[in-house]
Amino acid sequence: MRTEQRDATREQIVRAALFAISESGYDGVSTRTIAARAGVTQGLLTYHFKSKDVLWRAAADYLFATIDEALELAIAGLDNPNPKDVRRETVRQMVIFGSKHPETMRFMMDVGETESRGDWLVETHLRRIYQRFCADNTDLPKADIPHVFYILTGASMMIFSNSSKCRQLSGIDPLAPEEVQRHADILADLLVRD
Amino acid sequence: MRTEQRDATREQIVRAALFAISESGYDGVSTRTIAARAGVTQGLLTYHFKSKDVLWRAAADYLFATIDEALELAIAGLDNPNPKDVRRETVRQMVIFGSKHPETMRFMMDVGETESRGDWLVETHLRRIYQRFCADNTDLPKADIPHVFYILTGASMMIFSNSSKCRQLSGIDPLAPEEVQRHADILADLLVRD
DNA sequence: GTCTATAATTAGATAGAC
DNA sequence: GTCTATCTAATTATAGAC
Repeated sequence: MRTEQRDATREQIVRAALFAISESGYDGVSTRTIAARAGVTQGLLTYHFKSKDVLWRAAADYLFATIDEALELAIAGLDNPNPKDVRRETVRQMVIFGSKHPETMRFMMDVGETESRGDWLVETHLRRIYQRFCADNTDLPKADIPHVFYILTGASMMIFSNSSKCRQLSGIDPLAPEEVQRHADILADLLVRD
Repeated sequence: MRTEQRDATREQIVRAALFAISESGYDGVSTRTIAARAGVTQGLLTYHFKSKDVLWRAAADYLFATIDEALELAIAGLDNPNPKDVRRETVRQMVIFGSKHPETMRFMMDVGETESRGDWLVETHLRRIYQRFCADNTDLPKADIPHVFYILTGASMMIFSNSSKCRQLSGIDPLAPEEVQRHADILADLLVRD
C-alpha cells in the first residue's frame, strides 16, 4: 500500500530527527543532515512535515510514545503487593529506560527555558508524565513531590546521556549491562529504604 | 589603565557568552546576540577571541573558575570532624551551587557526545573535578564512584536547570530560597544515612 | 580598542520536474 | 511521493576606518 510506504518513510525521518537532535541539538543539526541520515532528500522533509519545528514536534511525539509504552510495561509487569519492592522496581525501571534511551534527557535539556517549544513540551507531554508520577507517590509529602521527581529523573538518566564523557573520565562504560545494573542497584539502595 | 578596560570588556563578553550559550546552546546563539548582550559589536568578539570556538572555551574557563572557587569555599567552611556531617554538607553545598549557577548543567549538557569541545572539556576541566570527587570519597567502593558522581550531579542540579518547566509543572519555583533548602534537605536525607 | 561594511558559507523553505 | 534547483535570510569571519 502507498499508505504503508508513506508511514514507513515518515517514521524513518522522525527517528533520524530524534536521534540527530538528541546528539547535536535542534539548532546544531540541519534538515539536510537529518534527511541524509534518513536516506532521503531535504525536500521530502518539507513535504511530509511543513517545517523543522513541526518535525521536532513529531520527534517529541515519537519519543514520548516510547516512554508511555515503557511505563505501561513496567507497571503491567509489577504484580508485587509489597510497596517497598514496588518503589524499588520503579527506580530500577527508570534507570533501565534511561540506559536504553539515552536520547531522552538530551532531547529535553535541549529545549530551552523560554522557547515556545518548551511550553508545548510541558503541556503536550511532560504534564501527563508528571501527573502519573504524582498519582504513584501519594505517600510523599506534597511539597516534596517536584523535588523527588527531578532527583529521580536526573539521578537515573544523566550518566547515560553523558556516557562518552563518563567513559573518558572513569574508564567504565555506563551503557554496559553490568554497569546499568550497578547504577540501578546503587540508586535503588539510596532512594528506597526501610 | 588600558589593561583594566581590556580585561573588563573581555569579562563582559565572556559572561554574556556563558549565559547566552547556557540558555540557547552553542549553535542556538549567534555571536551577534552575544555581542549585543555584552554591549559591544560583533567585530570586537573576533578581536578579543579569535573565533566562536575560542570564546566558548573562555566561557568554560570562566564557569569552572567559579566552580573551583565555590568548592574551595565549601571545603574551607567545613571544620566539622564528624564524617557524616561532612558528607551531608557536601551534598547541601552542591545543591546550593546548582541553584546559584543553573547554567552549569545546561552548559555541560550542550556539549555533545562526540564533539571536539567534549574532549577538551573533559581533559581541561571535568577530569580535575572528578579526581577531586574521587579523593573525597575513598570510603565508597571503587566501582561505585562514577555512578555516585553522576547520581549526585544529576540529582542536585537538574531541577534548577529546568526551573521554568518545573514551575509550569508543579507550581513551585525551585529557585526560591525555601525550595532550594527543601531540595538540599531531601537530597541529603536520601543520600546520607546512618 | 572599537566599530562598520562585507565576503563566503550555510541554513530553512519554496517551486517545479518526474 | 521523491528529487533537484533555487530563493532568501542569517551566520561566522575578515578588512579596514577611526
